[in-house]
Amino acid sequence: MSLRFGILGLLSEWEASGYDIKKEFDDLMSIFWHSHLSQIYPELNKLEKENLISSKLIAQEGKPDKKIYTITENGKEELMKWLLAPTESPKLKDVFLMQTFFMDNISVEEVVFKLKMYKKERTQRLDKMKQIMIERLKSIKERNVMKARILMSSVVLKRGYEQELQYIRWCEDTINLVESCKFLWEKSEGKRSTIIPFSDVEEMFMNYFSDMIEEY
Amino acid sequence: MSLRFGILGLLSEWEASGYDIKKEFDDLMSIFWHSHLSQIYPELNKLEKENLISSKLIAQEGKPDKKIYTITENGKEELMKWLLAPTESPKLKDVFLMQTFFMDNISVEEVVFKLKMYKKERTQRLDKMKQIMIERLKSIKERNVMKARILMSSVVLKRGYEQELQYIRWCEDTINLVESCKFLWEKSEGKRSTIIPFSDVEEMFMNYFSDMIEEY
DNA sequence: CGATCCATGTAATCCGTTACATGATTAC
DNA sequence: GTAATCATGTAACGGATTACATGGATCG
Repeated sequence: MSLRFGILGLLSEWEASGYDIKKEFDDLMSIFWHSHLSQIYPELNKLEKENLISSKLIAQEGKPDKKIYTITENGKEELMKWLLAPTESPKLKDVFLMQTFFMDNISVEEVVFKLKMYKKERTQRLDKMKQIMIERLKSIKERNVMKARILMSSVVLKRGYEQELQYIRWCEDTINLVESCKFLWEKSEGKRSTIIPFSDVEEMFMNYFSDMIEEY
Repeated sequence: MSLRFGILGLLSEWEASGYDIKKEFDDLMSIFWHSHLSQIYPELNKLEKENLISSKLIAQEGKPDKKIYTITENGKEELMKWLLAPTESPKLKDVFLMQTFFMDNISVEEVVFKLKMYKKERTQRLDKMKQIMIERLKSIKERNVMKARILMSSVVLKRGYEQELQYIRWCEDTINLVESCKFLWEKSEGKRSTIIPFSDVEEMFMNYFSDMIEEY
């Protein structure tokens, strides 16, 4: 239900083809959404039937023809209605966190390895975003222009950046905690994992969670 | 493709019914996944057909009968294979960030209102997680036990908490930035929004993004 | 000469959500 | 008496992913 508004939002600024829209989704917008061409094209056709966008066919030399879409007044109204509607409470899906939750089932070495790998993955995303931001800033400064759309896309970029940075820090902290709690993965009685008194790990445990439970 | 592993992961620790599993998904696990009973029940049947779990029917007094599922050796292997497999790069979906991206289409007052509302929403989630953590800690201390599963579920809880906290802080920072850049939403020439020289907002802009572009 | 880019789509499948269906017990 | 809890499902629909299909231009 959100893809259509992603498309309408984009077309509220520029006119574009399905192919162009896909590129935007793969670029900056990948921070909050993603979609395949095979979903974008049918959605564009639906939006046109509903009179929220209109199209014109452009012939090109040396390249296939393209269909350029423009938002209609109806479309702008729909977009604004959606922007003003209360946002549904977010339902997160994070496969890595799910894996982490169940990592008592693999060895400590493997846990640490997985955390390091994932940290790497996230670091690459961070670097990419930093790069995008630096280029944006350069271009903004050179052209010396600022407007609401640029501001809002930049604050979204910042949120994406922060998210990556914090995930990386969490990976680091968690690697440290897991390594200092290694012995929890030792198997006693053949198959079952160790259960030890909390007091043995209390200090490092409380240290890891200190900012979460300050006053407690 | 992840729901089945969420179920297998749960059953690697306790045996449970579909109804029990749903409750776990609604509780702590809601940080990284969610699912409906109408999806859980068919998935359980599929998993049983594939010999990854087995069931026994338990008759109860005053309550409907229930089917208790247990993980099989096959199931444990599948779970471990999944835990060790490289994690697919995360594809985020965040409707609120999408809305934010396009908020040049509504008035500043409405932008600030939306940000405040969303901050409230996230604050409620934060409080809930804090509560869960405090109760966990109390129970861990009282029973004086620690094991790998408890550790890993706690680190996941911390990630969830941090995520909420940081989102809230971003909302606050963004409200301030938007309010100090109000004039960008003023319409000039009837319909188009204002374009102003970047130098007019450079200081507050750079301040908001300072941690993202330190050395630049 | 193979890969990637440009450009638009259809079909099959899978995953997820909402609605429908049933029915006893318990708490307010 | 009305809502919530316990307990298990099916059916319909909608959204998202993967596979299939086409074909010229350009780059290495």
